Amino acid sequence: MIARRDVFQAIADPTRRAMIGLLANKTLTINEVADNFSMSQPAISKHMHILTECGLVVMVKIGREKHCRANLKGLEEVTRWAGQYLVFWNQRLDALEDLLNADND
Amino acid sequence: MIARRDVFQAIADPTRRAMIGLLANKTLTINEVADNFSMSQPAISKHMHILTECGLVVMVKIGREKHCRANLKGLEEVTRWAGQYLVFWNQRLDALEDLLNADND
DNA sequence: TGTTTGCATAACCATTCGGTTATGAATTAA
DNA sequence: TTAATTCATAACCGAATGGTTATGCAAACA
Repeated sequence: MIARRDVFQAIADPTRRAMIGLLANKTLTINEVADNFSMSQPAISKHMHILTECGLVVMVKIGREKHCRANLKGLEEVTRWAGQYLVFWNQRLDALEDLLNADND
Repeated sequence: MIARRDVFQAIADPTRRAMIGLLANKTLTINEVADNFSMSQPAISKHMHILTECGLVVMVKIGREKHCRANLKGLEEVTRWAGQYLVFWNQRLDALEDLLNADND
């Protein structure tokens, strides 16, 4: 599965983040997804297409319906990237706290 | 500190992610940041401005120099958002694995 | 004091983005 | 077989994005 789209760019849009939230624990058709947003069906289709391009959503065509489910393993890249800096950052905060505590002793 | 810019949108650009990597453990001036990229100084300034708008970078003016340091606490929002789904996702994978193991018994 | 340095701002440009309406193809229902 | 449903695609639009060059201002240096 080759991600033709940067996952960071895919989740930059709040509508697409909401779509991921919707599909996290259930499979919905395109129309069912669209019911949750106040925008046209083609706009929904475009957003969903972008989510499939980076692998966060997988679509299975059944008859004339397209069933969409999330494939959230791709979010690991995001947590890994942000997480490394966050760990580092909290260590620095811890070090500062230690320093302050040492001063109090 | 009010974030006037969505942090997800700020980190969508790979150049800005690289800038965060640069500034994670050291303070650099705008020019020192610019030395690490092959684009014009105004382009660098714009990117850095966007990073300050969402609070991921703080700048202190000293004389004619502008010293930039990262403030990575804002990445918590990212890890929290992606993390919730990832935990959920791994639980589903674990459940699947348990199911497969049960079949093998 | 004149000149260089560090950075921002303005003006511009091409491309992408996020939306729309109109339409068409395929599948299902009547 | 005709009509309705599901979705994609095309064409279009305004605004935002990511870059450029030119320029100006303030601070530091000679």
